[in-house]
Amino acid sequence: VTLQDVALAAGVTISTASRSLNNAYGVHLETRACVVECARRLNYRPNRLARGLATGHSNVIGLIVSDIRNPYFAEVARGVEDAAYAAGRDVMLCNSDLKPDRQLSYIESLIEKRVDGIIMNSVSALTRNEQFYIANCGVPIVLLNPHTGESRFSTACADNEKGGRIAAEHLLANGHRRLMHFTGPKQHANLTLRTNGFVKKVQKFGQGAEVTVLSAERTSEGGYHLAKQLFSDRSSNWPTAIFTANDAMAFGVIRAAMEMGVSIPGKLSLIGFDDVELAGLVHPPLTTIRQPKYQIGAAALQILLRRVSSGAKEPEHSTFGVELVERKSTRSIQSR
Amino acid sequence: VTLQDVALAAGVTISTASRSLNNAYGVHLETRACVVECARRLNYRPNRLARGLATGHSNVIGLIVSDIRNPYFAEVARGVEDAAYAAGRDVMLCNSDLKPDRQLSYIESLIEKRVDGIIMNSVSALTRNEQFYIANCGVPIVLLNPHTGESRFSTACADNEKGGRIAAEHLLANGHRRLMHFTGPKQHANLTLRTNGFVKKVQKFGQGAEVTVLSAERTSEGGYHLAKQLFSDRSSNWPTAIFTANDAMAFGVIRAAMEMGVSIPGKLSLIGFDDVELAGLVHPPLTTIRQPKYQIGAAALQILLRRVSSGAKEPEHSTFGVELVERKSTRSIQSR
DNA sequence: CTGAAAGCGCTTACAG
DNA sequence: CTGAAAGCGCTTACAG
Repeated sequence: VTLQDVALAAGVTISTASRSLNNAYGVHLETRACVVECARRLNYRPNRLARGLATGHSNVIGLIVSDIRNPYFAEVARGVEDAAYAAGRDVMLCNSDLKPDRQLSYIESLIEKRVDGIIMNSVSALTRNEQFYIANCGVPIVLLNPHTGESRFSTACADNEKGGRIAAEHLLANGHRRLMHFTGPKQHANLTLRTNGFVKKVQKFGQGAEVTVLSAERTSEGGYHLAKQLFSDRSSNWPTAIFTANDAMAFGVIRAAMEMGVSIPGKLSLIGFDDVELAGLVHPPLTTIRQPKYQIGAAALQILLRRVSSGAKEPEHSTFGVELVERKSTRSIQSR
Repeated sequence: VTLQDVALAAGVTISTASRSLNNAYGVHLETRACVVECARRLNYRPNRLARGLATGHSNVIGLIVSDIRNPYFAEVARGVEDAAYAAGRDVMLCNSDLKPDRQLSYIESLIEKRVDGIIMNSVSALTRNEQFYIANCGVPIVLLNPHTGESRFSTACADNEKGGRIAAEHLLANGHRRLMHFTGPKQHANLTLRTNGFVKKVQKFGQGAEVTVLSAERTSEGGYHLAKQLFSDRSSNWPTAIFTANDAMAFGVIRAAMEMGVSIPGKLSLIGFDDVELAGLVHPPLTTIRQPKYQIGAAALQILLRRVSSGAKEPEHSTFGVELVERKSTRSIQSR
């Protein structure tokens, strides 16, 4: 059953049928009522493909994340989807594992589907040329992390640098002077800023505090390995506190500590970043820096919509506040 | 740049251009090579909306889950998406919170978008009529739980009943005779089967073991409240073991136990269901029943694809094995 | 306020 | 092996 059918049933032409259903101006109230009624009666379902072809856009947006199983992305995705639903848009989910070829292939595919825009966690795995290419492909793109270089991308993310600073402040205020920081691979802008904020703060206000930075995969496994290595080195003098670039890595540290009998926070304080749901459920409950994941997702979608309607001129950037969530994995070691 | 443009550039008509790009038979090798080359050179991107309109399908499938933030669904979604990617399909993500109106509205929207099929975690929140309606709406649907009644749905899920039995066996074998089971709201077929398997096994082989079943939200909060209530009742004689219908509820029990100073497994053994990633990270690491979430998602997609190509005749049903993952939250209380 | 018509960009019998 | 043509189901100026 097509528009044609309802037009026939209503005794009008397909043009006015279309106008009636789309609530356009310039159609008699009775006519419209009749058309609407006929559509309902015939259980008419407009073909969005046809509409999309005619109008030039599909009302769907693409969401490319590394892996939806990462609770951080799941939360962001929900924010995106709720906002999209409210705006009458659908979202196409893509998992890239941050692999360049998969990212590129998704972008091609989304463009072919004529999406209105794309939300994507990062483009840092792509070459400069590739970045340029997708930035100029015609559909607006908003990134979930800050981006230097190619400036046509919009961004929506937390104030990562401040998060790093807050973590440092918390640790320093509790008397810690031998600090360690576990971070992920180089190219993650979000993580890099956390590191920067943390390290700078320590160097500036740490009264001679020292901090060493180690990196691994930004997963529970990554944190586990780093911690395992650290704990098995009985000779060195351990840090009194570790700041991990995300909660997942902190979970890995906790597991390693459990296995090696290292008490947290007795022997070692630990602070994470993200505040995923399970941060409050592990043992000990994890002190961490909360970032508003859901809101970031929702905001990313709003930006996209604005970019679409405004004809995508200047990119837009949105930064979100972070806050310390103090639980049980850190403690004060003030001497007095 | 449209097909027309590449046809022009290649000096052929749009028909052969189309055929060349779609690898259809009956086009001269040189002609095709030329067309392909032109397409590449012009950076041609086919308009999938137009193609979809012409062919009648879109190559996208809809995935409707309660909430992607639930790690179980995230894992399933990844399975779906990987399989879809491999098959050249895209997936549209929808979060329903199991609300009937939201589910229905998504289904309408997906049908309007001419998806090839829909994967959906449950239809039990819908009325009989609504179920009938969507079962006969023309697009194949596969459910992520078993379904009685309307039989046109395909299904892909774990052997939940067996999972319940395994949990009972494990507990009984370890000497537990006073058992408790926390489950979710009534209409979840997956959970109900777990309960059935558990209870039946206990009654049949429990040598007089007793089991009480309590229900709440199937979330960490739900488990928390139930446990809190139980723990604060100092008068009654507690169970020696609890089986929760999923890991989330078990996490809630762990939190309550931590707060109230109840030792797990010292005072109380605990076994969950799902084996989500964090089951191994909480304290104590959770003994649970593993179900192959990723594979279930992938299988659901395969079923859908088969239903599409075969013209969606008979529904298809697929059940997946489960297994006990023994960690630290259960212990033997054999007297001898 | 309504209709006739062109067009969106593809696919696919049907001829040749 | 290739072309001319109809059709997929809508929208939207343009007339009236």
